[in-house]
Amino acid sequence: MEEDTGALPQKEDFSRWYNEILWRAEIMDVRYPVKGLYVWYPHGFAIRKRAYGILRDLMDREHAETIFPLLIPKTEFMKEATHIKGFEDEVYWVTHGGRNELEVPLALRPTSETAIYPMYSLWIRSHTDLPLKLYQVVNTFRYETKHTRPLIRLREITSFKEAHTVHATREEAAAQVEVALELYQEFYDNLKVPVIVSRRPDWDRFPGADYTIAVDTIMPDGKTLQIGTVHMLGDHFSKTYDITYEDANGEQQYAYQTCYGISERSIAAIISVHGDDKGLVLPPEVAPIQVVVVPIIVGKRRDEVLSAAGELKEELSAAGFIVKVDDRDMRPGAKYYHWEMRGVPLRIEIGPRDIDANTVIAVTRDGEKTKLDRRGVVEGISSVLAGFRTRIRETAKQAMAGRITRAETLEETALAVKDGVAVVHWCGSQECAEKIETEVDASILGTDIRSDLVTVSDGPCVACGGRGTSTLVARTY
RNA sequence: GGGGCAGUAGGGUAGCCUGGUCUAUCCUAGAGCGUUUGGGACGCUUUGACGGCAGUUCGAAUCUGCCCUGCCCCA
Repeated sequence: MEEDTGALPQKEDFSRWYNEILWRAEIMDVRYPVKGLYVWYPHGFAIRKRAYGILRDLMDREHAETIFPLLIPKTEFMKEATHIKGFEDEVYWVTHGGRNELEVPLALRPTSETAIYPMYSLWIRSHTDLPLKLYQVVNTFRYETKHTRPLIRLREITSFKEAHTVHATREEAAAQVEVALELYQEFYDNLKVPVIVSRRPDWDRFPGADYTIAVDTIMPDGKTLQIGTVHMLGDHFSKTYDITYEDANGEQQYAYQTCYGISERSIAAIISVHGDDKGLVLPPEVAPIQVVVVPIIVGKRRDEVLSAAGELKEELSAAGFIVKVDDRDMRPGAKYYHWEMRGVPLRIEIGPRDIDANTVIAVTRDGEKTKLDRRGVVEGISSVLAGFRTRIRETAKQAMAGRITRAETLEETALAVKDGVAVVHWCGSQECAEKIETEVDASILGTDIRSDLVTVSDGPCVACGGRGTSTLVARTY
């Protein structure tokens, strides 16, 4: 009777599942009439708001938040040659103001280095101005020519959190890269999204960076999703934009920089990693509603049940939970399905039988049902939610572990990347990389792998047999 | 970048080839009223669409062209 119950496509059919859950769970409306631009439904936006609240709190520990302009003059944009090469094919240009053609065309930022660094050049004069660590959460535009996908490949990224730091020395900048990676891992730990960190191969660096270290997760179809990047910029940009400072000896020195970003792909990861056949599964940390109270209304005792639900809500709200009483005129079952689709971590049922027994029924989104004593509800719910948190983290981690496979040969690699990530030995040469990529129909993700699910080692390169080190190979989004 | 398929009410479809009674249909769509409520209630009433622009024609959801949007496959 599935067709009559409004079920989602099975999650195994990931592409269909993903497209459908976006509107069924009210995350995004994809019907906006411009390719690659989508509209956040309030529920999706509320999840985003909570997730970015966590991210902001992390960043605020040692960064200051700011906002730079959306438009970048072509004259600034074109200064850094490598950077331009990386982006020139996907920049939107504003060429007119009203009916007049602009003397200097303006780029819609695809990322903000070229907007921020000319200002950094003005702001930084002395070593006492350093380190400088700023971030902003903004929209950015990229004229994507490949297949666009909501939250994953967008022409307008609406939630780009980008940080830009400036340091006196290369060592300090390199240390900042590590700090950023730790912040990002902490962020994803809060979301209960397991990640693998690795260093991108040279040809996959951020345009203008010395090196790029990326954070990836593995989607249910086995493809990886890059959900965070950290770039060591060295002194490339400081030389281009003349970001110099006077050191303690009175000498002018070029500064060293890093930048790092996270986008709404983080939301795609939450949805995809935790969701199931019934809909979203949200960690309490990001759930816009953490507890939904469903009053079981039976004719005569209607008012009694409703007021008991109201009192429960008051008590839980006072304890810090985000609670909603669903008193709509619907069957309880319909409400259960409704909130399950939207990912609410915990449902409380309260009806006449519970009132008489002085209990409530608590059901977590992953299906654990507990009868709680009405008197210690706050403690009861806290512990039920703690269990839920641990389980979804562990479930997600196990799922990821199951999709990482060691491979010794190209054949094994080709097989492994069909439903996950292969860990192979690779010698580091571009020639072998191309061979691997074409033969297994996947990409080299990176080396210097950091993950407690992967043991790094040396061994013969899968392509040439030469000396190689552990490398991730996967199909990617 | 190349190829294919598609777009009809909030969602899902039929109709299109063969232009005309087409007022199409279904729903976990909306509105209203009533009875209901411990896993997707029921009855009655009702609302609502042919992706856009141009063309062919007496007449276009249907034919032609271009565009937009979406999905799938290949590089």
